[in-house]
Formats: sequence, structure tokens, C-alpha cells
Amino acid sequence: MPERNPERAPTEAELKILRVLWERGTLTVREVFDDLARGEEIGHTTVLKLMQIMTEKGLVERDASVRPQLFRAARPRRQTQRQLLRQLLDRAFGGSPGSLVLQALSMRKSTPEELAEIRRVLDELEEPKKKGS
Amino acid sequence: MPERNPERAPTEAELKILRVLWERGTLTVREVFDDLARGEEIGHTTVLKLMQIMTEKGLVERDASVRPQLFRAARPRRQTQRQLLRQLLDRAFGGSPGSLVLQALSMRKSTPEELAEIRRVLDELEEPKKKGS
DNA sequence: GCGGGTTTACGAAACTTTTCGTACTCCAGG
DNA sequence: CCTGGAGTACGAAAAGTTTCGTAAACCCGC
Repeated sequence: MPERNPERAPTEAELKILRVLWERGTLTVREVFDDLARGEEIGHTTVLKLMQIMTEKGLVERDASVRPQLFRAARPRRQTQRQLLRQLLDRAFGGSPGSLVLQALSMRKSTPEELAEIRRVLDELEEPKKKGS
Repeated sequence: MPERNPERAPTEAELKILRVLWERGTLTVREVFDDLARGEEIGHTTVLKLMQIMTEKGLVERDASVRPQLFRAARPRRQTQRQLLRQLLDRAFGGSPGSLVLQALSMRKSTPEELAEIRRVLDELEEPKKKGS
């Protein structure tokens, strides 16, 4: 189905649209446009064109059987985040997540809950044998 | 000094060059070229042109008083990594480092030493009062 | 001093991404 | 019907990135 660029990560403008779709589910072009237009100057046909291209790339899926047609993200947020993380890792962190994590943590802004969750994941990573609840 | 693009993060090709400069310090175009050409197909003047543009952007600094002229990264690796991380955070992780860190950790590939270091940073974050060694 | 390889500057082609004008289609109301 | 507004498709301009050809400037050894 993707008739264009298959594996390249979403661009900046594409991510703006994906963020809306991940957050709100299945939407019309107008709904996405209204959402984006609240925060920036952008044209309705610009959003439409982007979403058409994203359909060709396989980034979103389109239901053209209804009018207006509906769009939704083709891949879950997590998967795309992972792809972008991998890309950043290779481009600027020598492929090692360690230093990336440290830099990210040093940005503060993490809640105590997140820190606890991180600690939990660390425990699992360091003790892969235990499988108890 | 930057006569072009002031604050935008380095592009893919620019990062390839920055990686070499961060690793090896102050280099000539030929040295950067030789380094990159070992891993991919690329022309010498392509590298030169990129480095000229990067000079205009303020990404590298040039010493034109010697021949061949010398280039070095204008900003430390850490600072650029931070900028790219911030960008990724805003673009795809809703600005919160927590989930980014968790995703990165789930990629494995971290050494026990890195995990220990991460744990140490976590401790500091959760207990900002203690200042002991 | 001269010739040839090296270095540098510059312009522009080739691509990609982003933006939008224009026009066509499809109704709903009058 | 007819018309106007919403929705859609399409092409292309505008902007940004990457690549390289060409030629001028420079330097070393003969």
C-alpha cells in the first residue's frame, strides 16, 4: 500500500498530524486542521495534502467510504517513538542508549512516578531471571 | 557570525561531520572526508560544501589562517545531544522525558556500568537535599 | 619560474519537505 | 434546477537539504 517512502521516519510536519491522531483517534481533515490551527498558522489544504502524502507513505490509513473521509494513525505511538529514538541514537549517541538516558534524565521534568517506574525497569534489566509478579 | 540558520538542529549530513569532529578534534576537510569515505560513497567537494554551510550556520568554526584550513565543532557534543533530545521530546514524546527514558531502556544494549550510572543519577534526582560525596 | 596535484569557492542540479492556489465534486436549501 | 459552501485532488511554487561539476587559488618539487 505505501506507494512512497516506506521506512523513513515521519517528518516534523507529519509528526504534528500524527500527534493529533494518536491523541484523538479517527478524525476528518477538518478536525485535524482545527486542532493544529489553534496553535499555528496553517492552511486547510496544506493539512489535507500532507495527509494524502502520509496515506501514500502508509503513515495513516484512510476510510474514503464516508464523507468527509476519515483518517487514523497506521502505527501506534510507541512504535513510532521507538523508530525516532533509534534514529536519534544512531545519529548522535553512538548507538548506545545509556548516555541518551542520562542526558534525558538530567533534563529534570520527570515526575516521581516516572522515576519510580524507571527504577522498576532498571531492576528488571539487571535481574532478568526473576519472573515473579 | 552565523549568517544562516541560527537555532535549528543539525541535519543528518551535518551530524555525520560533527561526529567525526567530536571524536577527533580539529581536522582538515580531507581528514573528515577520508573518515566518512570509509563508510559510504561521498565526494570530497560535498564534504567541503557542507562544512562551508556549517560554518555559516555556526555549527563549526574555521581557522583559515593555515592551509589547508582547519575545522572544529563549535559546540560540545553534549550540548548538541541535548538540543536533539529536546527536539525529539517536543516532537514525539509530549515533552516528558519519562516515557522517552523508558522506551530507550527497553532497547536493551545498555551495559551494567551504564545501568549503575543511571541508578546513581536517579538517586540524585530523588534526593536533591543530600550533597555528600 | 613551471606544471601538476591539492585546496577552496561557487553555482546549480537533484531531492525532499512544506505550503498553497485552483479547480472539480458533491450535496443541501431555496 | 441552481447555487454556494464543504470536501477533495492535483500540480506546482517555495523552502530546505544534499550532491557535485567547474574553475580559480595555492603550494611543492623540479
